[in-house]
Amino acid sequence: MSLPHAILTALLEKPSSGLELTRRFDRSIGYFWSATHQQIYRELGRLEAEGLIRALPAEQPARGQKKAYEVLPAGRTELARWTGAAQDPKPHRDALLLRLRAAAVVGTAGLEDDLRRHLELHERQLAEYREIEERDFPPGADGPQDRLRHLVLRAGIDLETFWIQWLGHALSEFAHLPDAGGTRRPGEPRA
Amino acid sequence: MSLPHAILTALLEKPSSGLELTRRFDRSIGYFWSATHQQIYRELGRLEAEGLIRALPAEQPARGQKKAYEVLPAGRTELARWTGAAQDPKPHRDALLLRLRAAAVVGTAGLEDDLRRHLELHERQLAEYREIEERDFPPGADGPQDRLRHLVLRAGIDLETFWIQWLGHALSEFAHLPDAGGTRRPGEPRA
DNA sequence: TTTTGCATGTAATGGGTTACATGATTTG
DNA sequence: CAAATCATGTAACCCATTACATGCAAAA
Repeated sequence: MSLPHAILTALLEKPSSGLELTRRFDRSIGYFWSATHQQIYRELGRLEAEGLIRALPAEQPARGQKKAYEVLPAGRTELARWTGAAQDPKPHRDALLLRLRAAAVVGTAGLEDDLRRHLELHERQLAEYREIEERDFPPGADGPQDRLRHLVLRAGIDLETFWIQWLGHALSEFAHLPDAGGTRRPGEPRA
Repeated sequence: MSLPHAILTALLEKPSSGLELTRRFDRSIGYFWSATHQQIYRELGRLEAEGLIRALPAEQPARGQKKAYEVLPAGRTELARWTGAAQDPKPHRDALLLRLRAAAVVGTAGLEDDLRRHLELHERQLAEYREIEERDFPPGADGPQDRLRHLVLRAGIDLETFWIQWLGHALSEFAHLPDAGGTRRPGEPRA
């Protein structure tokens, strides 16, 4: 139940319309909390109904017109409450690790190519993060807000670095693996 | 859509009943693909209906009686197909990073305690992984299956290590942070 | 024989995903 | 003006989560 709070954070950083929010989720917030435009519109409606945000008084709120929202005091209070409240980490879900475990039973056919593809994706993501770091966190800026935001970006950078290392390690293991050999059950024919 | 494949993998490793599967998910597979017993029972029903698994011919399949399942050839084929098929990584969702970003806007009150709590949880998890590593992967065993499974466990260990490092870094930043200072908006009173 | 724990489920709710719908604005 | 694009939505489906229900077995 964090999407509403992600939206509140984004709106506090800058009042926006639904599509602007969607863009910003694609660019920055979505790196650790993704959302589609449908989720965002639905959630904006709820947050407005609960009195946590309001539509900025604009020209004519017709369909197809931009409608920007801003956070009300009640919304800021709720976000502060949520931020400071104790929350248990959600259990992970990683399909790639699952597939590796499955490969130990049914064989590794096809997996290596996808590992390589994932490696490329993570390298691309890491490059993107590094660009953001250079652009948004030059050596000078180190106010408290900057430090917190930099910390978040650092987590992203280090996570991508971890995956790149791990995938490299995994691929080198694959290179030494007998041809799907260990995946036979004892007594099963060799192909 | 990986739960059915997680179950197929578990059943190939060892035919089991619903509750046995639930236990094994809690202990080992759940470390990277969690599932509740309700999910598992529902999925067992579907997999059986699709002809990928079957209930082992047991005594009387009455309610409250154990019912063990085994994987049929079609199930093994489907698991091998899925394991080798290209799949895009799902976008991450990390509430803790989201809260840090929110804290940059509404203040850090309460967050530090929860970071410490998370640090403890990750340290406990890491210790558990290390025990498993010592028990299940002694220096001798290095068949292909062992290597693949060890690789998966290594990912878990390194991920926990990463979070412990990052949380330590974050907490040291908090120590240097002015008292929720950077979280004021310009012009707002200092509290 | 009531209670506790084991084992398998059902039902309700809510979030996430995908596909589609509709009005407005820009561009060829 | 026709087509593409922008912007805001609706609807349906699936999965996950939570709470509850039922039957059986062993222990107190």
